[in-house]
Amino acid sequence: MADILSLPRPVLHQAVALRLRQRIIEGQLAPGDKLNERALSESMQVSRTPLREAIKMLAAEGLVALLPNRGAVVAVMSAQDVADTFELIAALEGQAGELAAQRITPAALAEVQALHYEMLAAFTRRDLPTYYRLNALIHSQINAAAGNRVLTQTWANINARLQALRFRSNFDEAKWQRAMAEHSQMIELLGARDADGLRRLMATHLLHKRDAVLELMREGRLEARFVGRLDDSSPAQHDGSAATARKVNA
Amino acid sequence: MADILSLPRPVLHQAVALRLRQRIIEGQLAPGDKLNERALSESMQVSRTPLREAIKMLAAEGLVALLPNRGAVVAVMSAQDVADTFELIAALEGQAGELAAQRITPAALAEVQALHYEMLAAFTRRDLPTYYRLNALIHSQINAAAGNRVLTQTWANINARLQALRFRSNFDEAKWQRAMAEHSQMIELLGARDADGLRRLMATHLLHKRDAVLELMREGRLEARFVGRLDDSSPAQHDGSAATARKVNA
DNA sequence: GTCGGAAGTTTTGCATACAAAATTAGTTTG
DNA sequence: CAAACTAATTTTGTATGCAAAACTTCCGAC
Repeated sequence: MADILSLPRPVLHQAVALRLRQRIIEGQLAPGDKLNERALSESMQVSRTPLREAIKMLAAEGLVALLPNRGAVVAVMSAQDVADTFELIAALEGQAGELAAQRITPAALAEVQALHYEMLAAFTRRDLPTYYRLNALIHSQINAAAGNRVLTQTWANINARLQALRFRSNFDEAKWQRAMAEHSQMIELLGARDADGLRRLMATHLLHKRDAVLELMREGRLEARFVGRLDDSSPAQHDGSAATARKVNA
Repeated sequence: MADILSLPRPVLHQAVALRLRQRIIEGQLAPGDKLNERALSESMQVSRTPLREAIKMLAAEGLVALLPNRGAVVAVMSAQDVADTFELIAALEGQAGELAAQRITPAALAEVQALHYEMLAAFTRRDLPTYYRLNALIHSQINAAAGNRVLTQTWANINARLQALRFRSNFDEAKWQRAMAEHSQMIELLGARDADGLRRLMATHLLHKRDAVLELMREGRLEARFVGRLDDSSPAQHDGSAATARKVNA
């Protein structure tokens, strides 16, 4: 009963995991960065024990990779990893779209539509930060409207792996227009409760995003380094240039 | 180069995580069981530190739930959780089926077909354990044939949450026959490389499994206790009967 | 000058120690 | 006898200590 205001001990390892997760998603800790335990624990004012527990959780989430006897680094995704991850998210959002079209409440639908118009405004102003924020919000709300908490949780988890990437990615005008058009169609299908149509559209929408990001990666306009896979045993070959882990003092 | 036989330190926390994961999947640690750190660390001959790190990983995987200041318990899934999880797996396997139909190599296809005939044999003998083993193998190989490691990894992760359940579930004859028929159709569509058809079939196949399991749960023929969600903040109401955490001495 | 190797340093991984919280037991009181 | 308060015990959460592995640095040999 005394649950109100009774969180003086937010359990250190959870708080640390949260902060680390945010730092990774926001790009303060970039892919390939080494997670030095002593430095991080000092900067966060905690001992290494809860820090290490937090790192293990992030590793299970796929955000960091554990190198046996060599600590942890922020996960680095190869082009293949990025492609695979977008392919998976396309499936997840497709499913979310199908379910949302069937299950969304009128109120939630109205809210998504409102956000869509806000996004149209941001697009018209070519206000990229606002556009991104609203884009993420809309996708998130559609996922929530699917009414499947396991799906939502999984989607958020996988999505986090890409957020560090997308944070810096910039569409060219043509791709941006197409994305915006797809969004308009999404809202239409959602309003019409066309489950199958929305599934298909959301999947292709995500695959288009995949192509856009991969193109940016190929052009080197994303700071993605090409090293081993998340959970692969082999460290994999890297191109020998920018792949070495950078030190970070945070 | 000296990688051969150079694994005398398999990193304790990973080994512990592996063992715990197996115990949970195999049902030796049942949903709701409390994970007593001292007891487990003694039975596994390790200190509490790597054990706790392993538990944190399993928590991130959704196999155990962390109760602040009260340790960890094997995750307990409500009927809603089970339904949601199957719905998600249906989407994942649907996607895997679509991709596998496009990408599977002739050799892998032949192997899956061979396994299918073995499964038919087991079905004809009503040899349930063998049937289950082959069923899992076939689904696993189709997932692998999709050629998307992130999808495969995610599928395996989510699937693990249900394995403890399915381990004990028993189809009635009619449902078993339908499942077998669906499998035959799967192999056909896979051989015909009908991507869209296989996607649809695998999704419905999984949804049928969902219904079967939910029915068993309702009949109480599965030892599923109805407590809170995996990662929910609220402990949720339980029916007050068998929901209390059992002690476990490993 | 480069390659190789040995000593020193840093860093990780695990075990132990200690404090706070929760659980249990025991006792008292109504 | 039940409820409730309190003391004892257990259990979790965090910090610290120590050994092994990895990384650096420096020196010498070729």
